[in-house]
Amino acid sequence: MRSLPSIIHLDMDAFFASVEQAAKPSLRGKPVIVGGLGGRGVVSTASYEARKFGVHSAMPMAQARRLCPNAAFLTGRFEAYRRVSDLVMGLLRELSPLVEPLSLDEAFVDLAAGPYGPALAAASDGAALVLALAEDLRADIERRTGLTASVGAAGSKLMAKIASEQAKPDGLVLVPPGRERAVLGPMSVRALPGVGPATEQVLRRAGLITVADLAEAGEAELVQLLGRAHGAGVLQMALGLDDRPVVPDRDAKSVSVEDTFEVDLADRDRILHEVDVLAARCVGRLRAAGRSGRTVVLKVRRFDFSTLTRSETLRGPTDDETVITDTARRLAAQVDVTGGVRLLGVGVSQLADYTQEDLFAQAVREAAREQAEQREAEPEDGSEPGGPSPEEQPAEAAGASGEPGEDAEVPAVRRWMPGQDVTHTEFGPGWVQGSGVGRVTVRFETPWSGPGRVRTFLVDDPALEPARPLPLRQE
DNA sequence: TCTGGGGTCCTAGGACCC
DNA sequence: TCTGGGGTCCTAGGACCC
Repeated sequence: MRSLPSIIHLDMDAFFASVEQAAKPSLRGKPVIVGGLGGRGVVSTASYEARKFGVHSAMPMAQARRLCPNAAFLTGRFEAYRRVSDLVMGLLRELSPLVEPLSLDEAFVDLAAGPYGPALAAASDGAALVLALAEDLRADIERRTGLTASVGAAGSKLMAKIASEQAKPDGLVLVPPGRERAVLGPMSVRALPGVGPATEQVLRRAGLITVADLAEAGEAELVQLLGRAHGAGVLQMALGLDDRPVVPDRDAKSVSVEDTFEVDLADRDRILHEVDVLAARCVGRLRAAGRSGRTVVLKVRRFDFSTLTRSETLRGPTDDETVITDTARRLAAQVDVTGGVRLLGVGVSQLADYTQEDLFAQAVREAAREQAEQREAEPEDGSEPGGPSPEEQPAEAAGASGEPGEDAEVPAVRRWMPGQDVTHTEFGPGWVQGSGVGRVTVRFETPWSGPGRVRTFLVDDPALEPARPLPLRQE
């Protein structure tokens, strides 16, 4: 906690939906819902126009369609969101090297550590300077992206985050240091980060409804109700106490991929095949990040939504596809899948920092070489061979077995997803509005055009191609 | 046509070790 | 021949966040 409100929390308003409205002029001012479009999809982000109908994040898409049938339902375009995010994070880094992103659309910034730090320390009215910087930032973001952001400023991360929530949408709220408990007191316990539905219920049963109730409860009571770490943490927050620093560049601790299937999987071979596919994707992401991992985790969600995980820790970290795939398959073989599986996931944790050379595979080779040397050089006694013994290894780590026979080249029917970027040789850039019965409907417009016209094509029209997202502002 | 995907942190029990 | 104690690692599950 500090005496100056020099920590800010920035949160883009309805981020994914707002990017879509900025990119697609015909959707501005209209309800837009971004998320999974399949039968089992959920809402990722709803525009404020859609929220008026009761649509919100994490709601099943089917329910959103019932509540707001006239909305535009779009698949996520993460490349576009990442671009905008990079631009916004770049603006934040002009204010301080201490920028801690929490997601594509959220970050903390420690202004005291940046170029305005000295002016802030010297100012007679520091809060006024923070407000001015934050308003400039919001204006910059709007000018460069066309999107609005909300900002909270305070003397701690906790209060900055709570302030930005209060500022939404398109606002700025500053909590003066010293006012923390007064601001928090009347709020629901749910306002505190880390207090979700389960914790709220536990607290409610104990008669604790507001943050002020928590502040008056003893640490003993909260620890009793919530456990050591959580109980103590919740009390500190309720008292407005928080001195966590803003930490940039946090390394990921795990990498995982998962898929929910349109129809539950019942066939063992099919399940193992999907595990292979997921493991390959997981390894791809692991390698792209220049990491390797030691613990392989398989996740299974069954037909009844019960979820279980099985994990195995290897003797050393690896990024070898064969090792990770075989481990995931072994784990999959242990789980009961009668009744069907709706989701499978493969993840890797206990990450290490190397990339090209697989130290694990290397260790296997070294152990083999040492043993060979020992056999040659008449050993004095039969003790410790230094490295892990080969028969203990989960799999042959070195040498790719080479994927045999990928599916033959069947000219697949192209899948056009609503929201997807496309370009047409004659009509130029546009986006897929919908498709069905062999046709695809495209609206031809760009972020800097007016609302565009709609045209319909055959799904396999060679003049139509998928495209990269366009920037929101013309260079 | 209920309930995504990618993460983080915490807890608790058993194994193992000194 | 009543069952120690503490630390660390592994595994599984759960709450929570965006």
